[in-house]
Amino acid sequence: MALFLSRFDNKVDRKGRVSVPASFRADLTSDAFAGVVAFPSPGNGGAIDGCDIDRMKQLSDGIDSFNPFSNEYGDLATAILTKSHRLPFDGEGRIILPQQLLAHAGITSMATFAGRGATFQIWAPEAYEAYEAEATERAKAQADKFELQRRDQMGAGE
Amino acid sequence: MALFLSRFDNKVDRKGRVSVPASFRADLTSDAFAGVVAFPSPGNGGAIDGCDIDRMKQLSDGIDSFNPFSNEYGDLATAILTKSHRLPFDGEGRIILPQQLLAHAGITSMATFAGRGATFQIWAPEAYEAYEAEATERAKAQADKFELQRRDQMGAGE
DNA sequence: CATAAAATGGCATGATATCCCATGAAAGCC
DNA sequence: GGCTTTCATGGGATATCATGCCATTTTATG
Repeated sequence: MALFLSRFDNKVDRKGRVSVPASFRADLTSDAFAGVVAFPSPGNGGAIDGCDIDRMKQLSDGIDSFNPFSNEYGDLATAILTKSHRLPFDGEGRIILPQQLLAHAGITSMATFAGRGATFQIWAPEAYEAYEAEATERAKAQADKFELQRRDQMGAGE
Repeated sequence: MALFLSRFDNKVDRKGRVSVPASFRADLTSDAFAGVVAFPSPGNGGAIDGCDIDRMKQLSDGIDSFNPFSNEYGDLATAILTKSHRLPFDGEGRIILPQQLLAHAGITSMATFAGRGATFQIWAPEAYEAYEAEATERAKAQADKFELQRRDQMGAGE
């Protein structure tokens, strides 16, 4: 399973091409497909969600971590599949962000890649800054939840 | 499972490189990745948290058990995963601390590694001294309380 | 069918990270 | 107590990566 970490701000050239962070590429390359699967994030308005093809397959199979039998999520999964784009790497590890996604995220000259473990997001840098501030506030307010999570992990690891 | 012990003060050279204590390295080396995963400590302001890749994977899996499009997932991912860095060893067991982490911890010429069992922290030495003094105070207070409780228990029992 | 526009692939470049070897100090060993 | 090994540290050589530029192919358009 992929583990996307860290943040990278890369330039979008005139043709809409962006270098995918080198450390992401290994996890995005498989026999099935070498590239990114991207779609407008259902959770965060201005973000693009990105993942590898295997995760998208899981979503399609309905065996993702959220409840596959719920009709609500079934609709969501279907909508995601319809809005998803396959973005293959060129020889230098770049992808082309389609106009539709660029517009959705308000990306012009720079793109922020934010690692999120099994997935990552792509943002306009300013939008990400704003989101980060917001999310950090919420995370602080809910530190108790975070602690619980950590304890679960520590328990599981021992 | 890793067991990081003791304290080490190592030099940060002109290129931002630091030797990871030799006794830490075995626990930080696996098939998946040989190096440190580091992120700003959510608890202690000026510290950097360090761990091995397996622990980070567990944390990521834990976060992934939330709905990927929920605030819980997003907030935790933003607070930890996006702020984490993979820092691979060079041939001599050194890592490069990114500018962002150096700034967060206020590290300039020296870095203090503090073993904490399954994880460790990296501090600016002065900051660590201050933290340790404070923590010692708290520990004393806890020990006193513990003593009192013990006496109560013994008193009640007799 | 011809021409312009756009997509795609390939190559060049500068910055940065990685590799490799050297040195000295400390620790362990015989 | 002298010898050997491990480790932290330094510097220069090399490779990788993001990115710009150009060539070639493909797709629209008149």
